[in-house]
Amino acid sequence: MPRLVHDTSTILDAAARLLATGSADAITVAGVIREAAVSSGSVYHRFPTRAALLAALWNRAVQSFHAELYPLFGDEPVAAAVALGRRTVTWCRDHPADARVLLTGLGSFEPAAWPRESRDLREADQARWDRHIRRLVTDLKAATGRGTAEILLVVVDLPYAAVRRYLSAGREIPAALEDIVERAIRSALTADQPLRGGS
Amino acid sequence: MPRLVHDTSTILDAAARLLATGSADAITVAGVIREAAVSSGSVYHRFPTRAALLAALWNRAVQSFHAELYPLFGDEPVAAAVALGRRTVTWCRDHPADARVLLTGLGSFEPAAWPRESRDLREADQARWDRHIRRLVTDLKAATGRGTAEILLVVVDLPYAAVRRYLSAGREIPAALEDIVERAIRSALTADQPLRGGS
DNA sequence: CGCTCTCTAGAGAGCGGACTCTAGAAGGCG
DNA sequence: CGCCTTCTAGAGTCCGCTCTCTAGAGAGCG
Repeated sequence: MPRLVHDTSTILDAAARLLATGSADAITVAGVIREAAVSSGSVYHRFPTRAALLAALWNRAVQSFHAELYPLFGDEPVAAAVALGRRTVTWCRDHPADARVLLTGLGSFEPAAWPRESRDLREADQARWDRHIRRLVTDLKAATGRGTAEILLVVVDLPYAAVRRYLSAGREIPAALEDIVERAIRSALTADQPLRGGS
Repeated sequence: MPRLVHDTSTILDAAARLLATGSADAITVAGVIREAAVSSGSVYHRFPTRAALLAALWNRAVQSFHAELYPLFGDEPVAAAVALGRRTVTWCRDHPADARVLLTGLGSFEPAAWPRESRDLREADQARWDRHIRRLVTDLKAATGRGTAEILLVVVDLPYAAVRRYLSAGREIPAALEDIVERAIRSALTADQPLRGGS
């Protein structure tokens, strides 16, 4: 076995750096080759296709993110929701490149062209994640009386929204953002504000 | 003067339709030509450049959106925040193609390559919008004691987040979403939840 | 009816990017 | 030391996209 001169993560890191300078179409194979100072042979040995490279970038980011959050699902539901929100913010601050990948959205990564392997990996991740989220939503419904759409908005979408403003502008995520997100989640889940037209 | 066979909005509508099928790089001039059933001469007669076309698409969407919201800034600040959130949701439901343009984000539209004219137009819009938002934030700080980051999150980013989930999946925006957004905004701005470590 | 001016049509040049192909470097193993 | 297998190198092909260019269609106007 000959030396593995370049690490695969080197290539993905270069791709993530390109993403930071623009949108997903800034990730060209030619660009990655330049940015990572690697030959096209090396890239195509690992990734048969640009779509396969994008898939690896996406899956790596998702796995890093989910691995960080899975341990937090155990608590009492409102506490879990708060912890998830806080940790989402923290993870984004600590992994801005991966965070940008996720905030760019799967749709930009040509999922239709992914090799089966990548697609299967993603679907397995997604199924596991969905199970956790669904259970949390169920528990939160019982604990707070909110509906599904409202819970998803507050628990899932709100932390992403908090962070998107800073990541897409390339600015630092403020230190106070975890507290702000916590307060928003907590008050939205527990405050006594009737919906229009009744409780 | 000869007949204006194609309307400019026909071309922009075709571009918006392409955006709906993928990310912003799905908007190619060649693709717009096919989608709108128009000759390349017609397109390049109006838009000297792909970037100019993207600029027109962006500016049209922004102007439609802002025109809808400007009248709502007059009220008492919390009421204005709620009204803005509700109307944002409604506008997105009524204009899903334009909404996708905005949610895709300016960064995907190559603003660096825009012709000066488009850039000036955008900057004027943006300045006017920022003035309105800044005044609202100031008033909300006084009325609620929240900080800038928190207000922006709840008033600006939260309604976008509420809508993004549905638009990016191509699903209908639920009829109840306005009420959900209203409740989230209201409770986040008025609930008595201390920030960690004080207040 | 011809002249002009605006707009349309569509062929094709030029370019950049995805991907292929061949030559070869380097470790393991007899 | 030779051979196999894995990985690297980089030139070259092909394709699609942006943009250009020329020919011409159709309205207004004298």
